[in-house]
Amino acid sequence: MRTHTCGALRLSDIGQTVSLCGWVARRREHGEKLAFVDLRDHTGITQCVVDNDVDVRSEYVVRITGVVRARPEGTVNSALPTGEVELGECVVEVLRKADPPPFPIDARADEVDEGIRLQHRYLDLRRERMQRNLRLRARVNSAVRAAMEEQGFVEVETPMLVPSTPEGAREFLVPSRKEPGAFYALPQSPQLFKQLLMVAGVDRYYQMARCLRDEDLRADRQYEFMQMDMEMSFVNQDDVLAAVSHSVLAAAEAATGVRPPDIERITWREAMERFGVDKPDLRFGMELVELTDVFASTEFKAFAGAASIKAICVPAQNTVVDISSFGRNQLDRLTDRAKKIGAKGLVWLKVTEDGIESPVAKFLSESETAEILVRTGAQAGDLVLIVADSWMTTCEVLGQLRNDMGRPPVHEGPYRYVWVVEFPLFVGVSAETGQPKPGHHPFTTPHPEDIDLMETDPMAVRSIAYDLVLNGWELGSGSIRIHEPDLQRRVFSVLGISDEDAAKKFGFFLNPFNYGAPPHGGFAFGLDRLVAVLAGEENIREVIAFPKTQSGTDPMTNAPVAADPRQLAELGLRVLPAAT
RNA sequence: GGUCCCGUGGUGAAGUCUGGAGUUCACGCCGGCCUGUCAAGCCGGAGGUCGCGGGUUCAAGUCCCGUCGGGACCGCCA
Repeated sequence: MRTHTCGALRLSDIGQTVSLCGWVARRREHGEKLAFVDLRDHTGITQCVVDNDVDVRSEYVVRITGVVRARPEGTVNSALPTGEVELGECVVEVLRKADPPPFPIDARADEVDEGIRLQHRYLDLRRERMQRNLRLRARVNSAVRAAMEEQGFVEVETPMLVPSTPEGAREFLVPSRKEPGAFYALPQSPQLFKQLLMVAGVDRYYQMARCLRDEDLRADRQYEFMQMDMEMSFVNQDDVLAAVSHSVLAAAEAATGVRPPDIERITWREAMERFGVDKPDLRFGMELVELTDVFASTEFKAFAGAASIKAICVPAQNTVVDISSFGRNQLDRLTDRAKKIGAKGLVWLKVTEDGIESPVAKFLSESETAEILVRTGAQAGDLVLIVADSWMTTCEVLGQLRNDMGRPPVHEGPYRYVWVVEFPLFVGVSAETGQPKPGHHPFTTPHPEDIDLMETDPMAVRSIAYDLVLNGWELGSGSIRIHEPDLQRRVFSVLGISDEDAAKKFGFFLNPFNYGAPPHGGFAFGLDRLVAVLAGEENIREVIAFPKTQSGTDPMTNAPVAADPRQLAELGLRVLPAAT
């Protein structure tokens, strides 16, 4: 039907008779004998000069046949790649009339209520921004696949109907028709299957895997999302990181045209010390500054005896917040924020030309104040925020404030990838059992140097678990798995899981290991998040063709909908009346 | 489960604090004019359950309570 796309024509095509197909983006009428019709498809826009009276309106689908000609002098549109030419002597065929769209099919729809965009997603996706995102995503997918294949990974598909597993995220359940009362679960990840593929000798597995988790939605979380899931045998951590890095960097290059440098690596401990979070955004400074020793023998009661005292310096030159406008009100609000995050309080110091201004200034000795300024490097106009608490709380509170005060928008600044390694094996304590909880999952290998601490000081044990972080977004995580039963038993023991419990909960998964499990490890990263950052989008919904709203509905299809009673009967289900 | 923000012709906003006739602006839509525009221009017109329900009041878009929808976040996401 068409000889060219709407973004294709250039001066070199002048004289050709061509046919274009697309949607009417805009029509500028100058009386019956002259109208400019901007024809749009996913490649761009071409101006067509129509000199007969044809009724074409916004979003009509048309085929226009005409002759490519140079635009008259002074009428070139430098904003369009096709702006030096136009289509003349146009014959217009209306392929399909269209109602006026509920919102403009251009950049103005960025301002339209997202519910309305989702209700008419097929129109929203017609827009240049969304087409760009869809196509960027496709390039990333393709590059990731190619990079994995190139490294000898074999794509294996795993089932969507799986048994429910005891640990982890809440699952979506699917009732069994043949066995009323029994349910499948939709996979929150292919974790078990990919490890069994290692037992099966697949050696290097990958999959673009759809994962489903029935947890509350966020800007970076949907019920269903895609992971590049991989697992490999006879490897150590370096092998896994290298394989994933290769894939992620190839994806980044495909998306942006620039191959990022090798991905740097920091330990979890260092990430917490310097940035106060386990997913640090390396695009900006404001790192946490150690002050504990400065106050070793302080008179200031709030600092005396604190396990950890740290500070961040918010520079006056700061694109995110304007410190100079900070009055008492904003500073009080910062303190409230710190308390909400878990600090007992927050000490602030405004640095001025002739010293400092702070409610606690009179409690600090001259040498203490001087040392604060030296260590933080604070200059006049800067704001210093200090927290004194347990090491963890101090880091976390300042890390959050650092992000609040300094984190640039996602589309700004360079891409800063970082591997965070040596995550703690255990994190926190289970409210039910009083035992430590697994940091990653219960099959993660403890760090060899720390294995002997497992029974005596479990919370100090590091693991061979790692996260990949990009500009403060957690892209994914992985670990070297335990393949050896004695070690697995020791970890279970710390978790408070007896041999009997383990057999009951994980038997179907662990018994196969007895037939010969190779040492193995793997990783999975979220495609949606990677694509969102590469696309400069704050929200993964912008890179998903048909996403759900925060409450888990789809305004276009109205999903979820009540089930037909006959369907329920067939499944042996009855819906309880809503509790009142 | 919780905190906060938003809901006003098809779209985006102002009006809400401080109650007084559905008032205003821009885009879109319909009609007319218009031969070089390009998010064309000019003239005219249509289009509303101010999310929904209840309350206070002589009077509610505006105040109060509830509810629904959208968004950001906490919890949750091994």
